[in-house]
Amino acid sequence: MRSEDIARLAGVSRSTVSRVINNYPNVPEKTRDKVLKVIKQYNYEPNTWARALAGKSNNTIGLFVISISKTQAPSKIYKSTYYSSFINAVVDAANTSGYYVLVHTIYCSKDYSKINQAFNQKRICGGILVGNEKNSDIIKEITKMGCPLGVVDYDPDEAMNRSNLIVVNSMDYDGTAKALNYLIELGHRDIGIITGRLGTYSGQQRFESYKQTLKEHKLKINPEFILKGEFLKDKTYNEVKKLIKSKSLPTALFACNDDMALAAMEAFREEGFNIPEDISVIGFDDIPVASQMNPALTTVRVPVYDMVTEITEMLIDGIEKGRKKFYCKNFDTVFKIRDTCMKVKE
Amino acid sequence: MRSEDIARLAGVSRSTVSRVINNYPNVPEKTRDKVLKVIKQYNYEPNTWARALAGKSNNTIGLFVISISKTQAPSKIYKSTYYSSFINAVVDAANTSGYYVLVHTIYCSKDYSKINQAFNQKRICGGILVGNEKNSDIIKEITKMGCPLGVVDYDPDEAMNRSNLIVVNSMDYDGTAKALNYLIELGHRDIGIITGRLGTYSGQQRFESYKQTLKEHKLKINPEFILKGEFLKDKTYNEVKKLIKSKSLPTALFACNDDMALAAMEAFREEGFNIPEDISVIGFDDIPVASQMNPALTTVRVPVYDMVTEITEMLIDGIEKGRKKFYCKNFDTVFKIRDTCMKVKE
DNA sequence: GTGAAAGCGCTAACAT
DNA sequence: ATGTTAGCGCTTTCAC
Repeated sequence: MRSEDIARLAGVSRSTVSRVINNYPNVPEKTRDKVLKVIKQYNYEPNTWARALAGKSNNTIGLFVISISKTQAPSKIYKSTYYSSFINAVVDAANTSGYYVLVHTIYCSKDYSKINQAFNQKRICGGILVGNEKNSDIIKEITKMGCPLGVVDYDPDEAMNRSNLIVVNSMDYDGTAKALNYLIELGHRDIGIITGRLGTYSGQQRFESYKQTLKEHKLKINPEFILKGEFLKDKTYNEVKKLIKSKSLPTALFACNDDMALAAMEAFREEGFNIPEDISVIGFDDIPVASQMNPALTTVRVPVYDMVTEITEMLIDGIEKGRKKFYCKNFDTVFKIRDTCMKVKE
Repeated sequence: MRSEDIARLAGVSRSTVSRVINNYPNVPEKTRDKVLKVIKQYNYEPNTWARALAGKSNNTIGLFVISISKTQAPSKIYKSTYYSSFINAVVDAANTSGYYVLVHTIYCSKDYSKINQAFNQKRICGGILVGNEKNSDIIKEITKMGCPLGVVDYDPDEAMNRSNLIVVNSMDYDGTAKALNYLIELGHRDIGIITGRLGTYSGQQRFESYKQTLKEHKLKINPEFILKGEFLKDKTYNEVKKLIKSKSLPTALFACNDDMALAAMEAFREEGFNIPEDISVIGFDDIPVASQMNPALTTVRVPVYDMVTEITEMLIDGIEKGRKKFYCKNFDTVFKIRDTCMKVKE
């Protein structure tokens, strides 16, 4: 079934059918109804490829989920609870605006080319990146080509007012400080950290804030208490096991995401530690399961769904309006006190 | 940059460029290299729409995640841990075969039309459904149109050897029986169930197996111990709270998925119950967090990743080979004994 | 082995 | 208000 068939059946020309489909004003009610009736009757849908080729938007955006680890085998994104709400939010927001979402996974530097490809093949008219590494040039490259891009978690200084770029961040520096101040109030002096991927903006911000906040409180930073978790469960599990075997332990551990906090708690439990009695733990993100576990995880809530909805809507709106201006928005975090922290024992 | 530009730069015609791109044999090594060099140099990618319009496949499949609840507000899929690995597996398997994945969410019956649309608009050349409800006619409709479809969790009897259809199931009846037999061996006589969506094949199988297994062991089924969870956390949480307020409790509870098991445990904990001392709980699926929680969840492992990889590969292979024959595969479950069950107290 | 030309299904500028 | 026509960028048949 093609527009020509509809035209014949409705007794009009293809142009008129096209006008009806695209809601052009200069077609009388009567003709419109006649055409719409036939379209409906035959369940006709215009061929997206042909429309796109003839100059229409294809109403498709690409979602690129980046999960690169230098030390681990490709870590499938489903192992990360964070990405799940991410994909969902993008799809929902896009669908609401009549857009489609092409999802890609990026597991190594070479995979970055998928982004260029999707744009060059004209599959998508906009893209959203999550998990981007600082040192990749991809954002510069894509935006220079004039392709609209939304990035979650990206250094505003690097973004440099670049056109075609939309950035959305959570206020991680502040969120981390809230968490650490809480631990310090509870009397903790030996506070460890499980860092995320330091190549990401959030990973770096959370680490910076950790160092700065401890410094402000004149607390020493013990290099042995800095574990590299890369936002990954497996990596964290191993690092924590190593820590436990070492000579001294912190009284509290700040994990740069909930997945790592969970992995750490699992490792501690296996070695006979009780949480929070033996060690306090704080996470970051507030993934759905954080409030359900036992003990419920004290964490810093990041409004992922809101952030992603915002970026998706802004991206699509920008595409439709041809707006190219740089846009950046920061979302506040909420510190959620639950059951994994305790006053330090004297 | 279009194929014509490449042609000019390489000093050949568009036809030859096309031949090179599509790996046609009748072009000499020398010409091929010349053209490839220019393509590489300019980072040229053929326009997907134009190729598709000219008769090539667009290498895109649709993934339709269905999550319909009769009683709840649209329950975002990210709240369900199950779907996360699902999307990931489809994307990975598809990408490996050079395919793209368009993700859709379906929250109400009306949304089913998205599937027809995606096919009719020629956006996709195959589709994968998860979470399908028995009573929808969508599978019949789509396959009749000649569109290749993969469905996870679908009654083989309803599938009826339909062509263009691929079905992949886990052996839920058997898995449920394993779990219940274990509880019965532990001495449990009053075993409750939190059912899933009964409109799904898995939801129904798990419930059937529950009824049948108890019957075989001559255990009575207490209607008060049958909670309707619809695979949803919120629903389950409320139902369990209601159960706790009622006069009698089972000694064990079999939840038809892990999400519901978690929600149930949370509800019990809030009311002062200890697990497994006060009540035993078993889940289904073995989501990543199941082994990490405290106590670690005893559950029935479903090889989601393998199932989904299989269906994606079969679908794509079928599309490429033009194979239309019905295909169905069942995956075995593994019963994972962990820490949420205990011998019943005398 | 290679090029010319038709055609995929649609939109949009132009003509009426 | 509606129809005619020329592309959009590619593949593919046909001719050389």
